[in-house]
Amino acid sequence: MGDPTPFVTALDRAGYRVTAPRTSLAALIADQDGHFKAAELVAAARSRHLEVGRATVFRTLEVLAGVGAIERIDLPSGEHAYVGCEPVHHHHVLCSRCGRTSEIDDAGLRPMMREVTRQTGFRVDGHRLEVFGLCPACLEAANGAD
Amino acid sequence: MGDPTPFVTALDRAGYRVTAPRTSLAALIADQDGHFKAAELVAAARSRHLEVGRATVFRTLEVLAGVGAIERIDLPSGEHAYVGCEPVHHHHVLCSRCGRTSEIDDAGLRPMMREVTRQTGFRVDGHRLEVFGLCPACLEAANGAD
DNA sequence: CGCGTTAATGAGACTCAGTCTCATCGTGTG
DNA sequence: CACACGATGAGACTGAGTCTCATTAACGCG
Repeated sequence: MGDPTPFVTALDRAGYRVTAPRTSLAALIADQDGHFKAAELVAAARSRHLEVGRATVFRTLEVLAGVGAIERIDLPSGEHAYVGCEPVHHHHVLCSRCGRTSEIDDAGLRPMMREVTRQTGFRVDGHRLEVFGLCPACLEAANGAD
Repeated sequence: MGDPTPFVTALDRAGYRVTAPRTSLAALIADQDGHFKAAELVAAARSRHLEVGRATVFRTLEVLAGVGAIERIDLPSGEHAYVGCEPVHHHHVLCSRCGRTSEIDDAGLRPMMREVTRQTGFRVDGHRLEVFGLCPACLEAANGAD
């Protein structure tokens, strides 16, 4: 499964204390395959008999998002979720069937932002792009099923 | 102020009944300058002594989003908001200071989606792009203040 | 290695958005 | 004009996320 070390190191390097609950959560997150919701982490923690309070889960997610070790995304349904990721600017493609994610860079977006400025006069400070679709595996599965 | 007619017509044409609460809400939405949150509409309705239940506000927003007369967006803070808009595919630039919005087309995005497919093998079904920044007016105000 | 500072924790109360139910109302149709 | 059925409102309900506060334990320092 995934390696929890990067999450722990990210916390440590940012001056946060490395505690048992945070280590447990890092391991749980590393095991997640695609995106995950806060509630799922809470459930996962409980099912493994890791004593981690609900408040701590939310706090840890917030901290991890702060150091860029995970990113908060919005599902089309309006729900909030998170994905573990590298702390450089990029975006995600989300499989709407299995939830797996893939990272993409924003190379093509920069010129678009310039175009936005030209068209609207806005000074662009940030953006959020989320792409939804079917991953290769699910695509194949769907073709077989249809 | 804005014209509520397009919202009402959109409902009518989609086969929804044109009722007093829906007409009131259409007028309120038409008066919104930028994006607005469901809670704000509820408050606005109450402050104008329009008798519109909370449930009805949510239901009407859902219906209007369904016919494409408004669009649901996600603020960077994770809150949900809506913007009135034309029922064609496009995106919004949001002023993070005054909340005003501007529409942009997704011309530059199509090639990017193709690039995503090439890089990841995903079949792209949809995407969501939101751009945040400062509108020309706020930009000028900020320059004066700084 | 043990101490003290202070950040982190957990339990649970709390808030707030959004959903659901169900009895009643009123729009649009025949 | 009357009827059928979609829409409404009140308020109960749910579930995510936040806050408080007393307790615990990480880690820098001597």
